[in-house]
Amino acid sequence: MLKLAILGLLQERPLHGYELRRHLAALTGHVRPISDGTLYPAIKRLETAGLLIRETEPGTAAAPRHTLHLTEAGQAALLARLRAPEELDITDENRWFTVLAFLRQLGDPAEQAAVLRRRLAFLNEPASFFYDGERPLGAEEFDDPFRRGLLLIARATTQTELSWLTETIAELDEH
Amino acid sequence: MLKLAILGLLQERPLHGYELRRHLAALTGHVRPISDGTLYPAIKRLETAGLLIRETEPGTAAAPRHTLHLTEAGQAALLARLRAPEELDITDENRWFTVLAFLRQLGDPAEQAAVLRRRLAFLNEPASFFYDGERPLGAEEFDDPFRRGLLLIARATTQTELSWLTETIAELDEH
DNA sequence: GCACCATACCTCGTAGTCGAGGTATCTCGG
DNA sequence: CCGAGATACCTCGACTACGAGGTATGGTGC
Repeated sequence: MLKLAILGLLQERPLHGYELRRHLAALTGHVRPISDGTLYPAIKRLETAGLLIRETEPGTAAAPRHTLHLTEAGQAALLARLRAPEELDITDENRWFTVLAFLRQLGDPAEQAAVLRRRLAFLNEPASFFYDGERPLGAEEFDDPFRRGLLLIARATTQTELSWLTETIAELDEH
Repeated sequence: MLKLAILGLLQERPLHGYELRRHLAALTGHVRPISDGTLYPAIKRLETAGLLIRETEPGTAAAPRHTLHLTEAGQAALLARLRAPEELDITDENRWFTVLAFLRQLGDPAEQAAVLRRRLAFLNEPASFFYDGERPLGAEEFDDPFRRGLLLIARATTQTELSWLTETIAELDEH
């Protein structure tokens, strides 16, 4: 998830670690901050995997800055992940939203629409595991104002996403 | 986060692992499924920490079922976590929603309202890191339909939560 | 001239999470 | 009576993430 976000940001333009940290914060910051201890190891992992390279520019600022560039393998990896959120990426909200943030980079409207359609299908699936036979699991939710709140919030989010999805798919289909 | 959810569910009633798995799925299932490889180690961690004990009932079903009970330490740990989402739990959406799911178990409306107020204050904080000097980081969002979608969804979620929070706090204040 | 903050990067140990695999038994349809 | 599917539990290796710490330098305010 972080990996995808880093690749996506670097595809837009090369950045050094600190800038990357700020852009990540801008993307998901308020609700899901990313610590240094998460970011820098992730950069290193991507580097050893050959997906990005660093160019050290000494003296520009206080510390020697390492400007990070995607390699061709990195760009390929990004596109592959955007194109194929097979199981994981559409299911998990975090990952899905990260895919969405960089979906623009797929370029082709038809491909973009295909990805959106997969998410749409997933959201429309009946959530079978919510039920235990007849009665919904956790039927006591309706006595509990806090669970009611959760339901309310979840429903609003899903509703907004659903209408946005159908609208946007229609727009993409008109090329 | 998973730890909190397990403690919360077991406080409501003792369960065995498989039931726990289903209730967890009902809580967060569609958007955030939990795998066995995550659940069972988590149970074991809580057990070694002395927060829960297992009672083996052989022969009830196919495999020997281990009914899990909270210990007193477990109940104390749950209450402590619900009462004190100091930094982490209000910030991170996942953790916060988990807190919400079990907030009922705090009992006292004044305490519950206090927790909600903390979340309210957090949501009303200006998201300072969204800006880089004057211009908002990622102002190009408005050229990108996908980022627009993200903004739309995020805003709807926050709006729903905000109005629910103020409403519920008012209700709690009337005891 | 010095304290303080922002910039910029990094390591460490710990802990959480994942998916893929495995092992049983019980139940029900054919 | 056989096989499929649900119930029930578990392990393993790999990866990801976390927070708390650390090291520097440059710029601003007093």
